[in-house]
Amino acid sequence: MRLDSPAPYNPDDFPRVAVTVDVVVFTIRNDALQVLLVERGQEPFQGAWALPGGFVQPNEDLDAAAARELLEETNVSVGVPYLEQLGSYGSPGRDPRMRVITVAYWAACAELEQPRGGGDAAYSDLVPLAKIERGGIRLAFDHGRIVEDAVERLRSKLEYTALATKFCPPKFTISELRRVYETIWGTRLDPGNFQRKIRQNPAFKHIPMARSPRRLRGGRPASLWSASDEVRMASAMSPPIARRRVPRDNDPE
Amino acid sequence: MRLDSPAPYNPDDFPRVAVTVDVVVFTIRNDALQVLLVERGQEPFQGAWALPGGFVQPNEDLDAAAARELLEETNVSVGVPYLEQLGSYGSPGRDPRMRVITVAYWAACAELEQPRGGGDAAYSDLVPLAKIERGGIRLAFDHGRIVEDAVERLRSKLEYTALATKFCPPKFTISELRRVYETIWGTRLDPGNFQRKIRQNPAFKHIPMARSPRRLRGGRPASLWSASDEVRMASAMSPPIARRRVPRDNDPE
DNA sequence: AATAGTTAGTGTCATAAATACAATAATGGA
DNA sequence: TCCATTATTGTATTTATGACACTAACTATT
Repeated sequence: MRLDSPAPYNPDDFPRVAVTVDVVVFTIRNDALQVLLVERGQEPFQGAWALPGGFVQPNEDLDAAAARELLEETNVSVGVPYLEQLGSYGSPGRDPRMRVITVAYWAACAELEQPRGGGDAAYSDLVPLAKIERGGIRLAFDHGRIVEDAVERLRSKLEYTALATKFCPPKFTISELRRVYETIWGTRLDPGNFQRKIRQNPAFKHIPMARSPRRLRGGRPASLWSASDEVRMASAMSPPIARRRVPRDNDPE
Repeated sequence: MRLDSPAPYNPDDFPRVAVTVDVVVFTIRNDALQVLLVERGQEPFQGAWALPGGFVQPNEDLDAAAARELLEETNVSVGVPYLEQLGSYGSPGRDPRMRVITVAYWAACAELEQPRGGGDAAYSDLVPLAKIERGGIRLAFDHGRIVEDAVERLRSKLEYTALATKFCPPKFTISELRRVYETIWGTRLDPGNFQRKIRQNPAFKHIPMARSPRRLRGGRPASLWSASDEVRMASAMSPPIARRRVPRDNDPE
């Protein structure tokens, strides 16, 4: 059956399909990349973790549905999250109940309040990505695959966009930004070279005089930076930041 | 309504949605990037051009549906086309008849037979992308936007993958490959430097002794190359090929 | 043939970037 | 005060790029 066969005004002519959106919400907490998950209250996959998501409403844009799910689930406190469509997943058997095609999104948030049990009697929590990658988490449906794909997209998008700033407060130090890269890539970057790359990139704006109040164990106070608005929308960063392990320090930890 | 609300076994509980796939099929013909379009036989958008596509069948994977549409429409003669999901488009008003969410794909094909009028009384043809970008083509639904997005993805994917080989026959000369880049980017690349980049990339394999039979106006015969299988699947090319206009030659044509 | 024209492929040099890492600056804490 | 720690700047080495001259191998023309 095709779009250009006789005018299809009767919805019953079409294969019965449900369309949902699911969102992979990333944030950094305790120096680890974390994903927001909800615990399923009933079958199928009762007790398993799943991505927050739900049906696309009749007059709702896909992006709007994803933004709604993100908002419902997070109570974002700092900054405007970055939200991007990842792709659609629709294997016939992915939901045992019926044909469900999901449009997956992913989001990058600066800081999330500790999730509370959601309104749906569903318990939601931040889970370290490392735990998921280690296989320590049972994910419902094909959500494991979706998370994998989202992480890969996030990691590569760090290279050529200023997306990393989305994990930082509006004003941040260059070291804080570097730690975002290090956390998400699992690498160590040379502080001096990273500093230079950021400073020479016109997308980042130095805030004169300002010094960061966040100092852990002493050290010279860092100056504060902000990203221009275009950059916060994940515009291109050129040249990209190379994503590779620094050999000098073989992560002896 | 949410996935984890009371068990949704009754399909009538859900918003009524139709899901289609549409495919942006790219090929190069007459030294121009072309897109395969079909002419719509009835309202809405009767007489306008549209992307080939159709409904996802009840037990069909999304990728399979896209591959089916591609095959139905093209009769590919040379090589295995590259097919990738682009994203989903689902604005409530995009189809005036009902809520239709489409999962868009794009494909890169080496050589296409001249399309004939399809089985659906729909006439299909290759249309130069330049004509579309110039606004010389009226595209149905939001297909103009989808083509735009697909072209952008194609252009940037040329930079960091060996996707360009998908527009070439299995054995190709380096110049043929270069002309793919030049055609799709609308730039001119330095033949010497391009040659070196390809030669130093282990993804490309020199076919010893072989000489290209395709020689236009004389000139030293070129040796033939092939891309390793992994590369034909669009694996990473590092370092990427820089995408910029060569200033030396201001395209005086 | 000799020659002109064309495309393939190599060599070279100047410039720009990235990398490793040394050195200096500015703080907190013992 | 001295030491540990983090921020920032400096620098030498390596690597990649871009421009372009040059050689190689062919076709077509005279």
